[in-house]
Amino acid sequence: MSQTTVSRALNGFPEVSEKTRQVVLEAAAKHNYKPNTRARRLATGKSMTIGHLVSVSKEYELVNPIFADFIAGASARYAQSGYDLLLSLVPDEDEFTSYKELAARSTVDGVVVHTPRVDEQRIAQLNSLNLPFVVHGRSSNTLEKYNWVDVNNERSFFRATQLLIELGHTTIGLINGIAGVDFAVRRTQGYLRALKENNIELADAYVTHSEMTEPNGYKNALALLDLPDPPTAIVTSSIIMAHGIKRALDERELKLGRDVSVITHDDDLSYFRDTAAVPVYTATRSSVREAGRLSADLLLKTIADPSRDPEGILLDAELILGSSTKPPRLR
Amino acid sequence: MSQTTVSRALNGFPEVSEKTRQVVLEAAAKHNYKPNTRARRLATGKSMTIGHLVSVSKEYELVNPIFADFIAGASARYAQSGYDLLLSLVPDEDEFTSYKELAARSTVDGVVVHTPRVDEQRIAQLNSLNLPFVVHGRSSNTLEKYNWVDVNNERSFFRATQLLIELGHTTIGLINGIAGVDFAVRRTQGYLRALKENNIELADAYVTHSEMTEPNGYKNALALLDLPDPPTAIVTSSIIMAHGIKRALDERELKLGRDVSVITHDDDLSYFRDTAAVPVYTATRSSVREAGRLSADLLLKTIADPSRDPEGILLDAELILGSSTKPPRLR
DNA sequence: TAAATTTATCAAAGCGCTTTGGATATTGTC
DNA sequence: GACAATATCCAAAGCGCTTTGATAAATTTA
Repeated sequence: MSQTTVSRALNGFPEVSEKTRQVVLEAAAKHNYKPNTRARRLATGKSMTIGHLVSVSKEYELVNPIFADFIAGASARYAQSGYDLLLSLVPDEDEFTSYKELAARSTVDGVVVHTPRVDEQRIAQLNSLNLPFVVHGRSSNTLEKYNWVDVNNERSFFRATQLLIELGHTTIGLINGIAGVDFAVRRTQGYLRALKENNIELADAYVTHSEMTEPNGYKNALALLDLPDPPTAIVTSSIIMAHGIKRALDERELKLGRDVSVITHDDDLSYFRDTAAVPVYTATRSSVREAGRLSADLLLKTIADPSRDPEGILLDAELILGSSTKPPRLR
Repeated sequence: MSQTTVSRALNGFPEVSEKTRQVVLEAAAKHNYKPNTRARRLATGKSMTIGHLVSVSKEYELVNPIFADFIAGASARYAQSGYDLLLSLVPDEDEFTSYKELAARSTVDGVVVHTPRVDEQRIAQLNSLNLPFVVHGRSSNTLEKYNWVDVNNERSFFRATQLLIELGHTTIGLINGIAGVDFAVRRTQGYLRALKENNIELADAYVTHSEMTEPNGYKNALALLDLPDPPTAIVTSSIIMAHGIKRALDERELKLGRDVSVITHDDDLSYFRDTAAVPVYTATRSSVREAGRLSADLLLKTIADPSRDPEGILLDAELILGSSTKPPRLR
């Protein structure tokens, strides 16, 4: 039996009779024959691989824990379509070089861009490389067309802040992610818009930017509590920071909700799921795993049809009422 | 100029003169020429890829957050050696099928096995596949030879429990990872040995097993606190669970340290680093990122020399004194 | 029944590299 | 200056598949 027939039988082409296909399949199963990935990829000209380049800040050496869940969402889709997932952690300054190299070597058929900045260079660069990609998040200052999946950050944080104001809070802090990253900027914008619409003016010190770690949540919360007029409510960008904030409140013997209200963005991380009937935290919730799934779908569609017009998918975070928000205590 | 010369110049073979090598390198740089990955892999017979198959429990659908840091450690080493990292999240029951397929298709040159169980089937199976691998953790009930990198779990938890006993605690709970997973079993053994050596007998109810999430830490802590004779100290397997335990204590208006002592295992996760001069938690600490690095090194060595005898690397967790442990309060 | 289609199979080319086994040019030795 | 040794380069084979174009067999049509 010829190679051709075997190949066609295994790959489901119609030019082979059902009878011979069965024979081939049985023989393949019997000898545990699977076409060699490398040869197959060379012959087809496809790598059947999606690249996820996660930038690791040299300074902090930390890996954003939301990747685990994002990738869990994406990975399932890739597997369904026969794609592999290539994960590469690169020092952030090298990131574009890495894309260029992946493209030149054609190691991957597409990439997902994580954590875009407000003025993200990679988008234009990737467009010029002609490598299909999807951005998880958006980049405010670009005119490029590109695929993206994002949460409505501005609106979510506007609503969160608005809720606190409606409860009677007028001194509200924001403990945000690092400055310049697009989602953080949009969240600040939403927060500021709510303040402005309610004629509240607050000093810059009420907004902090840092990597979203527990220690930073703690540290920044202490800084806010040390202000001459400490906030009665805090909005934050991550449930991990929220835990740090909680620790700061404990240390000052302040009670979450009663003394200081907190609203957090909640990515619905699998190991931090706020599952109680009344959630612990009032939160703007949007599943990052779902975002992973959607990004994967969009990327696979783009790879299948490269002439496809770029698409943006905007997810709306739910505002979930928990027990961490109450009217401010009278002083 | 011939293909041969170019290939040799680019790959640093000595059969080419420095002069021509320069010419080739310049020309390559000028045209951004990089050898095609797929062709290269077919020609060399190596995939230059390491597979990490992370099993995702169907029931819980959760991704162990320590992977992010483990992989961060490993990834840097792979990159140095020119290897890619293939990440695949597979439903746990399919895991061996996945290895078999990777081997048959020779998609990867080696794999890392995560979260082995006490009686881990995959080890014998991988040995029979002749695919180089390293286990992150160990498997107690196997006679197979294999590469592994593990923390001294038994000893760490023995020491942690011993410390609590020395402080005067006699009723000590253990909030552990899921039953049957090797590290959890060893930790329970260490805990039980310390109790036994000090002639302390406790009912089975003082040990709980579950996925290491914040909600589970909370839930299991409440269960312990609801026992007729609630523990005055708790040992736990994860800093994420420790946060859940803390929440349970808050709810019962118990103070961490003063009312209930807690020792946690601390993987030194980058977003949960306990950096204070006096750490918040007394902990058995061992960097999972370092484990990732060591695993990668070991795997790369094994790939380079497959006849190499399997090696085990045992890391000793430090016992870090923090402020979450104090002598028990008098009742 | 012969010619025209359709179906089932195959031989060979090609994917873009690395590597083997020369061939040629250069240098060194007596 | 003749020969050996070495340095430099190259043509061609091969990696294990998919795919193209052709052929043979089976079926249909006239």
